[in-house]
Amino acid sequence: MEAFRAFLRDHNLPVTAQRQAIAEVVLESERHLSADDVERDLAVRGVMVGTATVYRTLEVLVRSGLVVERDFGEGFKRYEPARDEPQHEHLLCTVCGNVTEFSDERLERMTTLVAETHGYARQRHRLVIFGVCPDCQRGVRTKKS
Amino acid sequence: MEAFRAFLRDHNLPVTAQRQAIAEVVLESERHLSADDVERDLAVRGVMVGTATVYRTLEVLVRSGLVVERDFGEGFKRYEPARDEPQHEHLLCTVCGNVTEFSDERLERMTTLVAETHGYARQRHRLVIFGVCPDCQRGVRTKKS
DNA sequence: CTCATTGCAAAGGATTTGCACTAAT
DNA sequence: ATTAGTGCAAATCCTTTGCAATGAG
Repeated sequence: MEAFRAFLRDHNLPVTAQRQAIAEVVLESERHLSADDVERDLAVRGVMVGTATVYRTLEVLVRSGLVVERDFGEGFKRYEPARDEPQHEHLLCTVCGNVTEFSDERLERMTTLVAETHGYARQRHRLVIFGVCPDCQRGVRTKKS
Repeated sequence: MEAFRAFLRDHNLPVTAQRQAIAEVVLESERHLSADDVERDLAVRGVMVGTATVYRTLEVLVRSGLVVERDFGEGFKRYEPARDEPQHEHLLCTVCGNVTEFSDERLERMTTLVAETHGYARQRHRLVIFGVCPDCQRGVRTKKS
């Protein structure tokens, strides 16, 4: 939050109410939000921000390094605050769409090795495990978040 | 190819020229084609098929189990013939978009274990390693495929 | 003949862009 | 004052759908 204001100032970018509201929503969220989730969350808080502004600000947040963009192949992107953990993977519930994180250092090594083997200069990797979360297995949650 | 015709007959689906042409392109390809690639490849062969038909036929091919749908987070889906190899991962060149396959049985076990640890009923996983392929490192290929 | 497929164009969902207007510095 | 940000609507990209015309069985 404060870090974002600092980033904006350092880059001579105007610190607007919209930008701060969007940053607040994303940075304080525990979840992996879609652009639409962000806009809706803002609306709930009584703050109306244009869709274009949401997208544009998410882009700035990503550039600032404070937020990470994810694509789980759902047809839209999700955003999560960049926490300290350098690298982590995701478990995606195919029923309710909830996301759980985990990390495994072996993956880092394994993927680097595989890339080298094929002559690739590795940049990054993405692992998503699809399954049904505990709640949905009990038939609790039915749909969406 | 013949297997696809058999699938269509078994399911009382008309064996049309378009379906056969599309199946031929995808099943004989060594690459991971987008719907657009398929349509373009057909055009090159002098066969004009409507976009909707391409998508609809790809869906049938996927249902038949002869083709697998992939999403590498590029904003569109790719299709590859389902070869014998039960499970394999992908290396995607971020410069030219080319895809290289590899497999590692450890991943299967690792992901199942991780899912269990978090109470998830594992269904499948997806791993993509992004990097720069050998050709692009040498500055050969410049863009797209 | 009968019903599914085809093609085109319109519709859709997510995201981007052009542009007049407003606000930050 | 300047310059960048904002909102709205139009535009894009990939994919899907409605519907009349067409073709397979």
